[in-house]
Amino acid sequence: MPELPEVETTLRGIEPHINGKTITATVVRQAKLRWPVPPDLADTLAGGKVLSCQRRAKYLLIRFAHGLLIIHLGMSGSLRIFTADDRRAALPEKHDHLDFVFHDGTVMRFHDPRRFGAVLWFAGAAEHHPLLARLGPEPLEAGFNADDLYQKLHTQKRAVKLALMDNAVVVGVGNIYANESLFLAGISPFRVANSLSVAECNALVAHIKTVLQRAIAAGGSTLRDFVNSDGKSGYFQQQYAVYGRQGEACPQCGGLVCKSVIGGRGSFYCPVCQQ
DNA sequence: CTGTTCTCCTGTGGGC
DNA sequence: TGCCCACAGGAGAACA
Repeated sequence: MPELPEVETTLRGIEPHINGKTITATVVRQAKLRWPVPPDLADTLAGGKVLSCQRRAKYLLIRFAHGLLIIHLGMSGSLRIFTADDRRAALPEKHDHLDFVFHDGTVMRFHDPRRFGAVLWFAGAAEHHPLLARLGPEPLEAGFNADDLYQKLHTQKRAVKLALMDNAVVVGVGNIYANESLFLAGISPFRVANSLSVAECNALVAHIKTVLQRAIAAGGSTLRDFVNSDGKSGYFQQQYAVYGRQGEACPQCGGLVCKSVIGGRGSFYCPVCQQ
């Protein structure tokens, strides 16, 4: 499932192929996504030139002079690029819900089997969009630090894992990286958020940053897969310490990795190493 | 305001 | 080998 590193890799994969180009057609085969694709999206985008491509949380933001194209990959979404000379550009397959066609024949294709993703248009500044307005700091930027995290957590009674997955606390930390960073920091996912010390927040912040950065670096090797590829673009195999490894040996102490459910989500941890 | 539950959807995997 | 069904999961919405 696309976590923040996959979204960042997707951004880097598509940006060089669409930036500065003009959209000549938008084909919507399936408008029923997380929210309906705007019925007039094709008209809205026609003739529009891509001014920039950015990422905010797990949202991809493609800026035009007259508004913003917002793309979310949900949990099974992906984007791929086809060059004009690739005949597959004209041969969409199952779950290929949208095509963005550019003046040079480049096609950016949105594929999403589970349709938890979204493609939206907003004629305004990103910071005013309801989905983007209340997002917390980016995990890889300086605004996300031990003091910031401690300030937010020390008033909260919920489990620290739930707090980490809350976009108001920090964006882009999904179930996988919440589990992994808590393991690396030696903190139990059950700990009440307000029980964390500044030092523990510091460790947690550091591990969140390094684990995300490492995954983004791993994604860099898959960038070529965005163009004319057969496989799923932007997805890459990651080695996880505890995620999905219940019953296996803890990489630190050799004990058994446990699984519980917190807030309805699978939580993986080592009961010895994480206190 | 806080905490919990529901919802969208389909591929996957376990059980038999 | 095939069938059936529970399950996973991001994150907003609805509800208590």
